[in-house]
Amino acid sequence: MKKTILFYGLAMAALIFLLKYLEYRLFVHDLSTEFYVGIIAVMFTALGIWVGLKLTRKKIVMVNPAFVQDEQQVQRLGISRREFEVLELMAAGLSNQEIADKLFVSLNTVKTHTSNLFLKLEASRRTQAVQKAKKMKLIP
Amino acid sequence: MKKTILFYGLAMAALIFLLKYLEYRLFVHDLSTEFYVGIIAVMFTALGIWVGLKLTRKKIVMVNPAFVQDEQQVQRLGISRREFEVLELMAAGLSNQEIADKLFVSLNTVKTHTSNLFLKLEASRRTQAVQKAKKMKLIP
DNA sequence: AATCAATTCATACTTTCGGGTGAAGGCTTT
DNA sequence: AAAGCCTTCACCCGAAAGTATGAATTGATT
Repeated sequence: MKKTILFYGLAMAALIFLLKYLEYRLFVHDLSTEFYVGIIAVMFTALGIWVGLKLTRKKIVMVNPAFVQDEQQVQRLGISRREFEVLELMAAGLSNQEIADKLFVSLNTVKTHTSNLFLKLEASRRTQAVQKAKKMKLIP
Repeated sequence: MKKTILFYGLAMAALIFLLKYLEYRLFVHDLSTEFYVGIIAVMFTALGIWVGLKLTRKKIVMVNPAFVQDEQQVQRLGISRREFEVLELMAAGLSNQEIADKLFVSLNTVKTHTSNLFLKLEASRRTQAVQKAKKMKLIP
């Protein structure tokens, strides 16, 4: 930051020097006002661009890449709507009974869904199923 | 992009108009050259800054934030070295028996570790423990 | 040396999971 | 209407997971 200010100061000094020089030439050699103005405009535009870049150069923001569900994967694996709901709750750490309560279905129904999920995800444990589902971008 | 160019063009037109106006004032009211130059300099610096910002505005790079383990959390929860190993393997979807084989200890030992983990993570199931551990930045 | 935490293991018991099978009702497609 | 999928549910059984309690060993700390 200190360097930036120093550079800016030096650049300003150089510019003012240039301006004075041009001003001197203007009266001595009768350069046209348009030309003089043009030079100034170009110089200060360049200066502005430089400052603008300085201001935003290092703003590489760390952004969590938004999760995008791979819909195609879900379809490819033939995972149904209900099965997916169960998968989500499973990933949230709920037990089959809790899932059953949350979805207003019986424990047996949830078991059926989980069994089907394990087949489709080629898993044999819920932890594994969740881990695979995350790797496949099915869930965040 | 087209909009940017259009805006730039319009801004330029407005500036030239302003310049001509100022030029007119210069000769009519005898404004000092320094003042005139100053106005131009400020305007074009502003223009340059604006252009510079435009050029770099959208460089928000999507970077996967590297995982940094929250060592303090691990200590705060009083999770021991061995328990942490078990936690990692658990998160990888391994069963207690598989963890036992991998660490060359008995199944009962793994059960002890998992039980302690559940207490420390305030979980009652391995899926829940894994989910919480991830949220707490204990594991990736 | 005594203490403490960590690690290891055991036994016993309860709960949850997962696998297998079957089946009924609803909805869509052919 | 028949076939096919989804959803729902049931029952059984064995395996895995989780709970509780106790205990031996080791390494570090005091």
